[in-house]
Formats: sequence, structure tokens, C-alpha cells
Amino acid sequence: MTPALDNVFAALADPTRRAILAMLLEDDMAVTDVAAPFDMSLAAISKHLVVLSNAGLISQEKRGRVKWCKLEPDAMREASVWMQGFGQFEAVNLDAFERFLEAEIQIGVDIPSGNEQDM
Amino acid sequence: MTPALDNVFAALADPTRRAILAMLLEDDMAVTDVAAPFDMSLAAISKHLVVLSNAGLISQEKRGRVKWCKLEPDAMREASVWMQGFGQFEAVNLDAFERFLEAEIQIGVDIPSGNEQDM
DNA sequence: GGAAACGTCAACCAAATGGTTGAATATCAG
DNA sequence: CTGATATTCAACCATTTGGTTGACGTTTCC
Repeated sequence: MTPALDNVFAALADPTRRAILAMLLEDDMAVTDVAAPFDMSLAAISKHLVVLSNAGLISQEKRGRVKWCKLEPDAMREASVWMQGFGQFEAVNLDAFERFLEAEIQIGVDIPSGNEQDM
Repeated sequence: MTPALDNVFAALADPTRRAILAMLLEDDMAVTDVAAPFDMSLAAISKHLVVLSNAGLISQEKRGRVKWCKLEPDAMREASVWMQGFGQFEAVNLDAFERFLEAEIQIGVDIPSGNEQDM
């Protein structure tokens, strides 16, 4: 079971943790390197990483003495889906639809234009 | 300025508050009516509503002795945008696309099944 | 083997969170 | 005016959170 939305949102509520996620977006990182830019003890960062890990937002794998941190998109996607299911999202759905078309253009589906709602 | 992501995500981290948002999705509600389904004091719900309000997720307008609570999509959309900007989102686009199809079912396109992820 | 690097653990602390109860404040209805 | 309804306020409490420091266990390197 993926971790509860509680954990995901709680993990995302901290700016340090969001910054860490943004860093991991670029590449996997060792704990020490994650901690480097922050004005905070290594132990504190280690705790933040535990929180992110419990939320399923990252995974950690130890190789030798180095523990590598890796972004795990699924948890955040689940949170995003909860939001999507939320209603205000005509705009976002439309937007997602457009992104979908751009990203997957080669699928070649043809959307009959008569059914479109106004935008 | 819209409230910080900190506040939005923190507000979303509580299941009671998420349930309240889901209720407000259906319709605007008075505080007392929001509180009704919960096994919790009215004061507690009132506090939750303050949290949601500070996060910008709802607005409250007092008319007479009744304070009406209304969903405010912007804050959540901003959080969603933060997530979207995050990178992992081919998957979410797909999901949004499927939702789009469900909502607009009469389009009748055929989704290639190779892209599905298990949940 | 011994020292340095990597990371966590344990104890501690201050502040925030989520709940309670009871009193207080408005507003409406008769 | 009186009483009921709607909501918040204030004080309190237990738990969680986000940080610190110092000791500890591993792994690597010479």
C-alpha cells in the first residue's frame, strides 16, 4: 500500500523537504550531499529524509557507506490525483489534456471537435 | 499573494480537513453543517476551517449569524502546479487524460493500453 | 590497525498541532 | 426582553514536529 495522503502532504508541507525533492529531481544524491546546501545539521536532514521516505516520496539505498536518495514519483502522483479528482479542475483537466496531446502526439487519436466545451 | 505552499500542504495533510474540502465541493456550507458528520466538537471544526482559510483553500463569509464556507480552488491549483512543475508527470497527464475522457465520454477515442500503470 | 568519512541514534528542547471544555458574542425568532 | 442558534474565544492538555548535540556503528583508505 502506498503511504497515506496524510504522510505525503505532511511531508510536502516543509520547505526544506520540498527543496530536497527539487534537488533529487536533478539526480540521485548521497545524504551528505543533500545536506550540504542547508544551514542545518546532518542529523536534521537525515530526519527529513526519513519523513520523505515514509511518505514514499523518495527511496534510499545504501551502497557501501553511502546512502543514495532517489525520487519516487508515485506518491506525489497519488496526491496529485487526489487533487485532480477534486473538482476545480476543469481548467487543469483541459490543460492536462493539452499536455497529453503534446506529449503523446503520435497516438494519432482524432478528437471530434464538435464535443468541445468552451474554454 | 496567495498563501505559501507550506500552508496549503499542511492544511491538506489532515484527513478531517480533506473531508471538509470534499464536502464543500458539493456546495457551500455553514460551519455547523460542516461539523455535523464529524465526531468532534464544533470548536475543533471551527479551528480546522481557520486552517483551511489561512491556506486559502476556502473562504468564509458571514451572513447574519451564519458563516458560509466556500471552496477556493486557486490555492490548491497552485499546489498542483508546483507538483506539475516537478517532472514526473507523464503519468499524471495520462491520468488526467483518462479523467477527461470519463468526463467527456462521448468523444469516444481509443486509448492504447500499453501506457497504463498499475495502482 | 587506526583514522577519516558517512550516516543514524538517543536524549533533549521549544514550538506547533489537534483536540477538549466552558464561557462569551452575535444574531434571529417570538 | 427572552431564549435559542451559530460561532468563536480562552485556557488547558497530550502529542508531534523540527531542531540541537554528542555518542555510536560501518565502511573505506592508507
